[in-house]
Amino acid sequence: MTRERWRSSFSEWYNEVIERAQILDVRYPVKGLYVWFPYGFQVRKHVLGVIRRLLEEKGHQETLFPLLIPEDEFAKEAQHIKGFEDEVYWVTHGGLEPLNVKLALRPTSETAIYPMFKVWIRSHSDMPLKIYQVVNTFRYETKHTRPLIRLREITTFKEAHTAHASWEDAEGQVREAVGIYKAFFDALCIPYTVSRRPPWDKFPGAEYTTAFDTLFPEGRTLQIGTVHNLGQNFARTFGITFENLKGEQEHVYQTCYGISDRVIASLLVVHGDDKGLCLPPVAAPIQAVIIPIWFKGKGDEVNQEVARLKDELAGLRIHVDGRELRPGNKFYDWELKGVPLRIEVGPKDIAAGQVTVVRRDTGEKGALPRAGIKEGIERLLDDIATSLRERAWKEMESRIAKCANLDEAAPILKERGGIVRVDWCGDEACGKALEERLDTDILGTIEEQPKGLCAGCGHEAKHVIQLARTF
RNA sequence: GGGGCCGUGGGGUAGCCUGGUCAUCCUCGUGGCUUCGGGAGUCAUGGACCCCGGUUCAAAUCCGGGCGGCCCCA
Repeated sequence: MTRERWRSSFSEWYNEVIERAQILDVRYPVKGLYVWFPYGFQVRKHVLGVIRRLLEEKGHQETLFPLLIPEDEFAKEAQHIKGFEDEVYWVTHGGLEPLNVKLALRPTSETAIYPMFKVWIRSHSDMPLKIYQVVNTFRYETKHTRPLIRLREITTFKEAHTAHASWEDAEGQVREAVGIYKAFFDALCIPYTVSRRPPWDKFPGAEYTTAFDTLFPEGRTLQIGTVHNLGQNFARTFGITFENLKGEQEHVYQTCYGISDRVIASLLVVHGDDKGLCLPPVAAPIQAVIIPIWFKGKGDEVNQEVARLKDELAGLRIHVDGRELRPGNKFYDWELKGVPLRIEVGPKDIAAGQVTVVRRDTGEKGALPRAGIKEGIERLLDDIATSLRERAWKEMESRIAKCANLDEAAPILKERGGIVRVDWCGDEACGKALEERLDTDILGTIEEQPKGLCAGCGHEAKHVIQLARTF
């Protein structure tokens, strides 16, 4: 499978595929807002199915909070509002009447949820409290908007919010959340790196932020998930207290973590090629498409066989393409849409007691015996998922480099892109100077121990950081 | 934050500089005949100048603004 255009003309590839594969209609007449096509919406549904299952296995309960947040609640946390004030949409009128209290369209829901936490939480036995919701959020982006990547309406924001009786419990929750997200991205076969964001880039109001990034073909990274330890910051602001074991009132310890439409963008991008999408079976609206090959006088025979086959494959997401088109036309169509497996049924297959199968990821064509067909298809789908995961990880890892100094790092970041790791002292001024000099971003620190001196200033290094140009 | 380019049937485009015929071509939709193991052929038919204002006898074309899209630099 060739990846020429995918690699060298990413923007073009992305815009074209997202529309032609029927993921989003980009023609909606407001900047930064897009329409989900039914096919794209199915992908979204399956992706959400995975994260819902993972969260609920770990005791998270789904809720739904209002879209509108009154200005006084929104403005309570100083850091938080400062981080968002430039990009909030405000509802200022009800009909023709100006509102007494303006209402913000949530850019995220902390300030909608935490006033209710104050009411809900009374004692240590109310905790841990672990909820999540999947909602749309709004941000007035002034820069370039891009479907699924930089939106004014984020249509898919899964945010989880938890409250705990101790700092240690909140730390444990952060570890659990990181584990959930790893399992989530693994299920979607999306490679990732985990960094602790530098203090100047953490979530406004958080103690610290741990973030997941993946790598796009043109060499920039995309943030696809974040986990924040909020400490007691919001609890103090919103007065969320509980009675602890000693009978005293204490502020709760909170975490929150989110993923968005960007996960779906990565899903489409990291597995794509010049023919279009290649969806991992877990997220594919159609896991295998059956193409009947009609020959003169054999149409009925083929149709009957296809119907029997579909019945036997019940439980898998199967689509029979019965359109009056040439088979080749259908092949191209389903390849564009990323269906992981194609099954062809023609007179020769029927005579031989088999079906012809073609993998989307490799283009490899083969035959499966008609007997035990369901197990055969399931095994193939598993193979496809495994090889997609391996290919994507290999692609990303081949573009991660460790550099001893900035002279080494600069040309790599400039020409090839990708992720560069260097040792760093931990000083903010040094970090920002480093970002400036390389025209890049510090993704954050990783768990590895530094071996040399700081690449920025030559002082003793305390961390290893990852650098990349970001979306 | 700064600069540039663009908007024509559902999609992609020509025409715009130099205003004037039924607005070009490809794709697509619909109905028919024929065909089907990698984008078939054929006949018929359908569909467009982003919005508002200005200049003019006359605007897709020139001017101003709005909305929308794309690219580059910091």
